[in-house]
Amino acid sequence: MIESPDRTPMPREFFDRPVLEVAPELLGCTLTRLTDDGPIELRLTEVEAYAGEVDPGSHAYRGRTARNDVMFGPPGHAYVYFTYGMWHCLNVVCGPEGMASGVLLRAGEIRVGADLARKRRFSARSDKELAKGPARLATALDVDRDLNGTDLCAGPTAPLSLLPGTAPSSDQVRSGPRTGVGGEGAHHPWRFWIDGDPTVSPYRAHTPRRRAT
DNA sequence: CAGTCGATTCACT
DNA sequence: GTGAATCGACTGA
Repeated sequence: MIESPDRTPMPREFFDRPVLEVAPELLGCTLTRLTDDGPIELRLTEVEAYAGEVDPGSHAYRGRTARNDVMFGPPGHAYVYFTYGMWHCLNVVCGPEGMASGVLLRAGEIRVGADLARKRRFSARSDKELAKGPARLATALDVDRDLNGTDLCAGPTAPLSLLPGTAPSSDQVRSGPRTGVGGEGAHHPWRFWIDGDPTVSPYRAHTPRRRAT
């Protein structure tokens, strides 16, 4: 018999902790997506923590709204938002419930279903770019707002799940400022990535958009 | 109700 | 390195 990898999702208690503890421990974990065409899986290489209503960089900073409602709910669920008129980004809600904290899944290495991911990410120059960036990750895995609120701990039949993976050694885990976050929350080193991994997205400072004419 | 801008990506210079 | 794409959520009047 060939030994099969662990298909049991992360327990909900894993997410029901302060987001700054959870975020770095998500590196190396497996994100699985069951599409109509087949499974797609990736190993997480880059994440960012958003610390709820007290975090100026968080969507939850100005309180509960229709969009961020899921963030205020139980941990272990997917918060998917739509941005720049064309992209989706995927987060995992963390604890404690009501604090509205979450982890943005920014990048990963596609391990299963690269052929499916390539179809969705046809402009990618190499497989390393399939999920290099939060909107690319969501596109590669066919994640949109239909999956907002999905329980990531529900089990193998769920459309989207988080599973244990191969954690990087602690000296490979790096942290730094969050990409594209400006204002008061800009300096916190709440972005975490696996050092040297080619699928990690480049850092960019926040750039205010030029005013419309 | 109109104005502003975004937890981004891509094409092009 | 710079700017366009593109739309819906949020803000403030």
